Amino acid sequence: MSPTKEDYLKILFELGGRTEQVPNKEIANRLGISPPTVTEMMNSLVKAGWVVYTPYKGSKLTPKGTEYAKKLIRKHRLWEVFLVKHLGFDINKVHPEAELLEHSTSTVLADKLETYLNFPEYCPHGGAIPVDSMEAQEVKTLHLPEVEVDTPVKISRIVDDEKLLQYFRNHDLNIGDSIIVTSRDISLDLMTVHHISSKETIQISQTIAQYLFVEIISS
Amino acid sequence: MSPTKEDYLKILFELGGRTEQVPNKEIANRLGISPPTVTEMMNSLVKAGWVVYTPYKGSKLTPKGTEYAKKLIRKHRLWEVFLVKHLGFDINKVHPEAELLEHSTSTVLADKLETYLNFPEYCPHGGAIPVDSMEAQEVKTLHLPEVEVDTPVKISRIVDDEKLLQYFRNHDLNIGDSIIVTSRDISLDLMTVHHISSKETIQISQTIAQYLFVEIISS
DNA sequence: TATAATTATTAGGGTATCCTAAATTTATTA
DNA sequence: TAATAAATTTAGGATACCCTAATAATTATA
Ligand SMILES: [Mn+2]
Ligand SMILES: [Mn+2]
Ligand SMILES: [Mn+2]
Ligand SMILES: [Mn+2]
Repeated sequence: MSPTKEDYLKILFELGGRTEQVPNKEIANRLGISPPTVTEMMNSLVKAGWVVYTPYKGSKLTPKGTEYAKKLIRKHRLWEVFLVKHLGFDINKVHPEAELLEHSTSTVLADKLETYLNFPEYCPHGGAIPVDSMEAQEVKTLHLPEVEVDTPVKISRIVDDEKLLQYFRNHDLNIGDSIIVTSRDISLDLMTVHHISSKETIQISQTIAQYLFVEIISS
Repeated sequence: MSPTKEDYLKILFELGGRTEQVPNKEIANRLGISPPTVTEMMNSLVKAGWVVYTPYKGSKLTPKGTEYAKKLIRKHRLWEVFLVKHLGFDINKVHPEAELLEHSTSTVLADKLETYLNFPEYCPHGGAIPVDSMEAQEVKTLHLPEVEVDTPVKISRIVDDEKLLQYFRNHDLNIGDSIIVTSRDISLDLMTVHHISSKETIQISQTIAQYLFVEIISS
């Protein structure tokens, strides 16, 4: 498998290709390539048994493709943990590094790295690290805009993109923080959040808040 | 730069391309590809300023090509140190892993890794790790067959190839060991070595012994 | 339901890597 | 030095990935 094909499988997984048909356009957008290239690649991935593709509709991962994608995500996130916890990388900077390393990582290496890191369950952005032969079990999380007003929640995951991470950091919203949504204005795409420990009041875009996952604090 | 081109530069460096013209055949052999492919690639590397190529004679690295190759060797060897010292890999198994990782390593990552490893000077096979803006300073070593009989020497480096490493390990010759060449039979391509600490007498091929580097023990 | 907008596929190319077979050049050696 | 052997290059192809322009299918909208 080439790094290129591996990235296609991973993106497909991230866009919900385990259960739903992912349209070519989304893949093209995410990878920054042209739609015809996606069509071509899908045919190639179908031939190798990684995906099921319905022309004009989109593609889904086969069980084999799903397994492969999970292994890649595991490698990616293990490297992120290493880069942040051992090498001192900034959380916002590890993604592109892991995006490359994941393709140069044998199973043996991933296993040893996992042991070395003491079997971490989450990457620095809060994404669950899939465990071999087990379903990737993300903790039951909600997208921030789905949370009821006045319900205390804890930020458990931020979609791993440098710009998004910077946006949330600029608004003092980091993984582990406890917050409460105090109000929401759908027409203005704005929501107001109360940061519990700092007592700050923060206003963020509701559209962007989709990329913030939270879990309800059971207290 | 693609991983493919990077490997060409590195091989060129390893085959002495800093100072001498390396024939295409040697590169083809080492990379396991056909000679026409090498010719083609050399033209491409010349166009980009990495090598100087004389048709029918061979190629040399330009200063720019030499610098690039050294950076790759640095990354390769830093990873080997990490794999052996932190992840517990067998010395014989790290080369192929590092051969991939080296191409997915940014300068920032290499620098942080180097710091984390506490600025190691040698890889697990005894190869010197080039320090930025400094000549890679291999300790003054000799190939084992060049050593005078009855001179105590210490094994400082083994050319990094799984089969060679296995061969030397099978003969109980490891990095750091002190040995004495007791006799040499050129016609039979055989040399006899006395292993100081184990007191064993070892017989090895002189041709293969070329890949073993030793330094004279100044005692 | 016709028309427009969106999405996807086809057609036709381009570059990077690799290959085999044939022709050429260089090195060896009788 | 002439013939032979070895190394290299040229010719002609193949596959993987990507692209733009044109065409076709699907979806949204009036
Ligand atoms: Mn990431
Ligand atoms: Mn990637
Ligand atoms: Mn190595
Ligand atoms: Mn390599």
